[in-house]
Amino acid sequence: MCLKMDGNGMNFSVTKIVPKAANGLHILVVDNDTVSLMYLASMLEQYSFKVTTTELASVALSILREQKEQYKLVIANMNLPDIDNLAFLHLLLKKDIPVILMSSERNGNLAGKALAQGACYFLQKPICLEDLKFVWQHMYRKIRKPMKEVCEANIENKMNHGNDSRGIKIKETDNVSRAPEKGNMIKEPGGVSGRPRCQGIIIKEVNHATRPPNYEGGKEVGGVSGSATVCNLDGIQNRYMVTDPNGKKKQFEGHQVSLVNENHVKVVQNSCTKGSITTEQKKQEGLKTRRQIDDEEQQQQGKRTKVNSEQKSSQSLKTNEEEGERKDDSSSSNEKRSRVVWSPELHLKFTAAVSALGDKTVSSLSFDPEARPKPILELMNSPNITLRQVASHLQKYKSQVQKINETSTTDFLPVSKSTSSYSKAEFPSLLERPSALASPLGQRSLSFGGRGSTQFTAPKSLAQPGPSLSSVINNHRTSNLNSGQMDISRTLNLYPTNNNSNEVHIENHSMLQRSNQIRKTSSFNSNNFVNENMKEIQPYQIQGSVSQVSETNLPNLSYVIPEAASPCISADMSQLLNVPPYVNHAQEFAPDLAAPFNSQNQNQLSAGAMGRTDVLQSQPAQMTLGNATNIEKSPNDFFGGSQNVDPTPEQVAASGSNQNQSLLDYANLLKFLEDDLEYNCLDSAPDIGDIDHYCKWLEQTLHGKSKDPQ
DNA sequence: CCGGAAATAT
DNA sequence: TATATTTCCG
Repeated sequence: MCLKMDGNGMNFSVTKIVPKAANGLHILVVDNDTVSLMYLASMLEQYSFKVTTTELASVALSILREQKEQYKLVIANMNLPDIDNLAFLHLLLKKDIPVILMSSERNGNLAGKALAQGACYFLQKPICLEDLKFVWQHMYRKIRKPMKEVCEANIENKMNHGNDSRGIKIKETDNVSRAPEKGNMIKEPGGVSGRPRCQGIIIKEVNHATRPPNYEGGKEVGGVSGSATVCNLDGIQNRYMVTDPNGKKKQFEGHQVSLVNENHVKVVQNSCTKGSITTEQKKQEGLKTRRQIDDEEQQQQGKRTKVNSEQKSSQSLKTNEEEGERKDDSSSSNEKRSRVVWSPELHLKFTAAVSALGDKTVSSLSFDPEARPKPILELMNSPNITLRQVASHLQKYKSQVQKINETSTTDFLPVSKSTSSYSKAEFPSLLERPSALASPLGQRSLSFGGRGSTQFTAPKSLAQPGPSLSSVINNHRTSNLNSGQMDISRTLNLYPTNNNSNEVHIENHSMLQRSNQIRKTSSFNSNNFVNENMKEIQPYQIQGSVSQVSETNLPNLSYVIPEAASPCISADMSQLLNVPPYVNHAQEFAPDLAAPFNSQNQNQLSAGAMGRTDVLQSQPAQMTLGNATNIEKSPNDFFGGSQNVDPTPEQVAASGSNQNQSLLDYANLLKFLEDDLEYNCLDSAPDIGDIDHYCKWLEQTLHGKSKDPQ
C-alpha cells in the first residue's frame, strides 16, 4: 500500500490539504468490491469528506436521483456488475456531477477511455491516501463533455463561423503602407507571424500544426515546435484536430492558404470541396512569389530574392498530397519553418546557455557580452532554432529582466541579501521583485513564454526553503517544465553537473550557502552551473513569510509540483501510458476547456465558480478571511491561501499546485492517451520522476554539442 | 552579427 | 486585448 507521505517524504496532514470550503462535502462512492469500497471511504473520511457508499450503480443512481444536490462528486469503479461502464458514467454526467473513475486494471486505454468519456479523473487502484489529495478539486470542476462531443461541437462551431481553420483560408490585409520592398510577393509558407517581409498580397499556409521534431507518426503537418499535437479525429477521414501551442484546438482538412492583400477581406474556403486557389487567380491579383530564403541568406545577399510568380504560385498552392510529398522531401528549400514555441525545454536550454555564458564574465548591470545569440544558439544545440529566434528570445529575455529591475524595490529585498559582488544579479529573481509580480490579477505583463495558458511563471519554488533536496529539484524542474517564465535563476540548479547527477545536491547546497559561494570556472562543461542568479535568489527562500510571498506577490502562479501535478494521470498511470506526467500540458492544450480555472482568467473564473458552486457561495467569508491582511488577495486565492493559515513551505507549494490543478482539464490528455504515442514535446526527455535520469538527459542535451573551450 | 523596434499572429 | 514571435533596419 502506499505510503501516507507526500513526495518529499514529509508527513502530510490530511486536514490541511482540503480547503475548508470543501470540508464535509459529500462524496458518493460506488464500488462492487466491498473491501476496496470501505477502504476508500475511510480514506475519504480522513480528508473530512462525508462519504456514502454503495456497491451497485443502480443504487447510486437512485440515490442521486433523490438527493442529487447533496453530492458533489461520485467516485465509481469502472467495472460495476450491474451497469455498463460508460453508460454509468454518462448517466452521472448527465446529472452534472463530477465523476472520478477508478479501476484496478492497469490499462491505459481504460483510463483514457474514462477520461475521454468525461470522467474528470482516473484513479488507479490500489488507491492510497495520497491519491486522494486533490479529489476535492474535482468537486469544483465543470462537467466536461465527452471528447467526441467536444470535437463535434468544435467542428460545428468552426464550420458555422467563418473562422474555420480547415480548408483554404484567404486573408487579405493591407500591407502597402509599410516595407520598403516594392511589389507583391508571396510570403514563404513557413512564416506565420511577424513583421511582413514584403507588402502586397501574401500567400501563406496557415494552421499547420507544429509538432515535436522527433514526431514521426501521424499524418500531416510538419514543424519543429514541441508543444502541439495532432490527432486524427475519430471516424473523420482526412480531418485532423490540431492543438496548437497556445492550446487552441483546431480542426482542418487539407491544405490551407492564406492570402493577404490590401482589402482586409477574408474569404474562407474549404479545400476539400473547393480546392486550392488557382494559380490563375493569383496571377490575376498580380501576385509575385519569392523563394523561401531565410534571414541569414538574405542578409548575406544583402538583397531579397524574388522569384518568378508562376513557379512559386504553383508551389505554394499544392494540394494535400503534394504538400505531403514536399514535406517528405526534407531537403527541399520549401521546407517550412513553423513558428517556434519556446517550450519549457527550449527555454531551459536557452537559460542554460545564457547562464553558462554568463558565468564566464560577470557584469553587474548588464548582460554578459558573451551571452549573445550566436553562442547561445550553439550551446543550445537545437537544430530547429534559428539565430534570429534566439536573438529574439534573448531580446525579450533582456527586456524582461530590465522590467524587473525597473520595478524592483528594496522594500522587498531580503534583508540579509548577499553583500557579495553579485548583489546586482543581472538576472534577478522575480521573487526579489515581487512588486513586479504582484500585479493585479489578469495582468501578465511579466509572464513570459507561451501565449495563452502557458504562462511562464514566477519562481514560486523559490519561496520554499529547501529542506528536501528532491523537492527543490522537482519544484524547479517542474516549474520550468510547466512554465516559461524568464527566470534564469531557477533553472540553474536543475542542471546536473558533469557526470554525476547527484551533484545536483551540491547545487542545492549552494542555495543555502550562497553568500559563501565561491565561483568556479565558467565553462559550459564545467561543474558549475550556478551563477549569481542562483546565489541571488536564495536568501529569499528562507526569509520572510512564505505564504505572503506566494499569495500576495505571486497571485498568478501556475506552479506545480510533480507529485501534485497529476490529478488526472497519476505518476503510475503516466508511466503506464507512456506519457510524460507533465500535466500542465493539458493547460497548454486546452485553455478553453480549462477555462473555469484558467489562471489567465482567475478573476472572472473564480467569480464564475462562486456563482455556480454551492460550496463556494456559502463560504465566501472563509475564503478571504484566511489571510485578512492580504489586501491584494483575490477570490482566486481561495484555494491557494485560505486553508493554509500557517503553512509549511511544502504546503504552500502544494496549495499553489492545488490551484494549478484546478486549472486542468483533461480533455486534452486524451490526445496523449488515445492517439498520440508519438507525442513527446520534451524531445525524448525522460520522466521527471526519475531525477537522475532526467538530469543525465538534460546534461546530454545541453552538452551534446558543446565543445570544451579548454 | 546584433539589438531595438515595428509589425503581425495568436 | 495583450503577448509572443518574426522581421526589418541601422
